[in-house]
Amino acid sequence: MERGQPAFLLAQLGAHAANQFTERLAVLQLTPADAGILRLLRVAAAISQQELSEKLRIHPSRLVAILDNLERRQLVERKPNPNDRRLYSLHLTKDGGEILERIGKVAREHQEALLSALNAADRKKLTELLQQVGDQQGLTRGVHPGYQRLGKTKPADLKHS
Amino acid sequence: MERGQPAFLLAQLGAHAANQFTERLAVLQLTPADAGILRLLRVAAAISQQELSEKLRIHPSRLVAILDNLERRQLVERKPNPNDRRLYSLHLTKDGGEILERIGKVAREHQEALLSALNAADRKKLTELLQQVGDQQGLTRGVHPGYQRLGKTKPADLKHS
DNA sequence: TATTGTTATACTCTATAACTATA
DNA sequence: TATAGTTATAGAGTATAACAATA
Repeated sequence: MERGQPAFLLAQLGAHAANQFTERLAVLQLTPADAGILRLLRVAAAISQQELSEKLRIHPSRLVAILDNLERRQLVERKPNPNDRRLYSLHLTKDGGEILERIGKVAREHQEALLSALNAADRKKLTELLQQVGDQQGLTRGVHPGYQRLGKTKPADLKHS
Repeated sequence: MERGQPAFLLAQLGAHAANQFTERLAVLQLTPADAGILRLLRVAAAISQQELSEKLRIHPSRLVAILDNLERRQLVERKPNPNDRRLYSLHLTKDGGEILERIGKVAREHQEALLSALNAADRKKLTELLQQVGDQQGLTRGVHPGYQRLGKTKPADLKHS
């Protein structure tokens, strides 16, 4: 919580980065969770909603509404799984692939704007340091903790009421 | 959104850091907003709720409940302002000062755990780089963007419903 | 009997706006 | 008439748990 402390700076800048990216994605009418799903479906096609929810740590019941929306916009398709009729087989559509490219462009612009204070060498160094910390902390690459919720705020009188 | 990209790493690690710190603070029955308020009152005593809400970008109506809670626990005191009876003059109590020290201890432990992958030189370098980026992005030191809300998700059909 | 996806419900959090007391 | 703080209300977002279909 102290100013100038790297842990606080990380939390502060991370929230800022997430906010900026969220705003840029809004131009495409997408949320970060939408983008995460589309990106995952490119490399892990045909997975079920259950598998998707586990990989991204999104609650299954929350996935339903998100996928309903993406399917209505024809970015994702729910195909039947012939082996097990309880499961869906999720696929990226042609439109989904195209919007994924636009997401990539938005992400690059976002990153450029975010790191404009640093030269190439410093960006490389920053990336290395962040990756070291992330690996040691056991973070799964490409999975944003914001997708999931924290394990409920236990202490009964923690909240203000 | 790409893996290994510094912008995504920042958002990912920042959310992780915030989550970890939130969990540690919960042991003291405090939220990050509580801690931010207590810290600010140490250096900016006697300010009004209005001023506090502006500095931390917390909505005034939200502040009421937070301060009610902190005052009930005798960590903060609302004193009358003799010059303008509409305003409160906010002060840290003795207990508030003491818990602030415990918050500092928690923050140091949190930071140590978070950055255990890095040696002293790398931590210094990381701090410098983050500070450069934060300054260029116009972030106010010590003010976490998570305290406030985003300017409402404009596009009507952005949300899933 | 267990599991996938869905729906219904309840809960938490927050902002909006109305209200009071002071200025 | 405007402002500080408060309260009441409503809205968004989410998890919990019950449900139907299938295994």
